[in-house]
Amino acid sequence: MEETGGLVPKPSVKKGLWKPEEDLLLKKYVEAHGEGKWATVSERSGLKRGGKSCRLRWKNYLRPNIKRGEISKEEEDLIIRMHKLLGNRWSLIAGRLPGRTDNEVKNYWNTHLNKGRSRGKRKSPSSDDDAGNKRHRGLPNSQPVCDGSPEKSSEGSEGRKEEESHNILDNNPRMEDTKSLNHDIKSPLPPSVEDTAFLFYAEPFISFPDPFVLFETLGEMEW
DNA sequence: AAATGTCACAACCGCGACAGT
DNA sequence: CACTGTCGCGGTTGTGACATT
Repeated sequence: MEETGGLVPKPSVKKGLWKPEEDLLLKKYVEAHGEGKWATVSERSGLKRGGKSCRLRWKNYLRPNIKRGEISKEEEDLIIRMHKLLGNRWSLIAGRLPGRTDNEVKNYWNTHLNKGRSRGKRKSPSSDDDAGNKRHRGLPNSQPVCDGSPEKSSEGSEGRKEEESHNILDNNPRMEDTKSLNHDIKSPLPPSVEDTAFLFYAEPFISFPDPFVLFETLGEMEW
């Protein structure tokens, strides 16, 4: 709400695509001051961007450990499974995909997995090339590509809710089982898992108000 | 070769939740 | 307890590249 309402509206808040110089400024700012305090980024870094925009840019592109590029089959499977269980809780889903961001997961879902919906776009039935063979746009991989270290998406100081959900998984012994979800990504699926990877397709969407319930369920599921 | 259509991705917007005072 | 500011999420739109005609 900072740009839109709360604070004194900056007369000239820059919008649109980020330039490398801006990335650099933001990166330096975060390195110097740490994450957070997005509302003051523009003053202190010299960037003419709103805090929200800075936060998004950092979170989605500049942050270390961001993994960009093709989403693997395992990751895709996981996204689908998680979406079955969680619905459009992209941040939660992304939290289970080390290095992936909610925005990326969301975009991936909308463009690759949720065909037929978004913006009335549908693909010709023959173009099932989506997953792998989709036409190449020569991704502007000028974006910082991270090492992809499976560090737990480095959410460090981020989000209360997110933190909650991550910690549930990472710190709570009750959630031990669900860590196997990450295992899916970090290492190739064991054949037995791979064989059953699509069992969930038949399952109806279930909404879980309580993350504990959800992840206990995940833990009990046959992957 | 140009025009048009389609698609993927980046970024913005609005809203709700939470924390601090 | 109420108010205010900040943060984060999810939905949506804009932009640019590639494909097709």
